[in-house]
Amino acid sequence: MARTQALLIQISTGDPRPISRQIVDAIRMKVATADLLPGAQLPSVRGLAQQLTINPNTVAKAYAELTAEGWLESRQGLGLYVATPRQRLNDTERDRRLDEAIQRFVHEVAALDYPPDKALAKLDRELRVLAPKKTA
Amino acid sequence: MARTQALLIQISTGDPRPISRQIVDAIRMKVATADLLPGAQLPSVRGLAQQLTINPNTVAKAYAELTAEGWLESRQGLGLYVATPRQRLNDTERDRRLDEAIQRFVHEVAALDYPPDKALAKLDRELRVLAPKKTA
DNA sequence: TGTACTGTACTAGTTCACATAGTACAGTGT
DNA sequence: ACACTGTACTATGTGAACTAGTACAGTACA
Repeated sequence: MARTQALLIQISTGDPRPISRQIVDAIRMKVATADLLPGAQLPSVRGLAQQLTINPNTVAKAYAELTAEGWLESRQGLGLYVATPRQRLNDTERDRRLDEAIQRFVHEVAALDYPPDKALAKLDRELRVLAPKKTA
Repeated sequence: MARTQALLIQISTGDPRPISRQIVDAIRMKVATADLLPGAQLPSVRGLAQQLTINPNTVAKAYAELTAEGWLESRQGLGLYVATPRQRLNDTERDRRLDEAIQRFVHEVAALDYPPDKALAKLDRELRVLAPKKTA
């Protein structure tokens, strides 16, 4: 009955991202790629904290962020579940955020002096992991 | 005789990036887009600091980073100049860094639930600013 | 009803990156 | 000699991120 699975999240201290950010990214990615389906239950705050040997507050913070973004929904006293897809941001805000991400990426390609066309081709390949969700 | 121009860098406190990072990005972008040509002299550490009303150490840090990356070169007692293009990183390191940037971007597209094909098209447009340098 | 789970909300303390402030020193051109 | 350049220190303040501990309300089950 949609029991909580191990979730297999990898936390790395070498990663420059804060731990809570790593959790947010990992879970959001699993939802976006349909690796976690709507209705699936997530590990409890304390359970995941113990599994990753980090502080429960850090997990709670990550979960709170994902809930605020609309990826998860909380049922008081029960747990957290993957929410059913819906519009999570208005279009102008979404476009603004994407523009920022694009600027960051362009900066990094410039910093590496990497051939833009090759960078684009490589990104195209990686971006396909998000496609299945759209075609389904 | 290649005198230091105003440089027109915008520093914003609203920008989440550290000030030194904003400077690095801005100057590197001007070099990558051939807005600043090899041999051009940059504003002095103290001069730019005064122009931006920030601490000279912050400018020095940004310049040091750009020098370490090979974008600028320092002539002791004279000033800093845009370096002539050359290989700045070995290929494996460069690929690794690009992969990281790509992962970040994919994460952000996923976070926004943005149509991957449209994101790619938009990025393609923005990436063209780096092209002129290659065709020249 | 009692117990053991859930999420959530605080406060407090530590660590670390970032920016500022001030000073000092060496190289260059007039 | 003087006025510029970059560079290298130390010290200080601030804020974000994380950890630690505690507390409280909702849910399920015996």
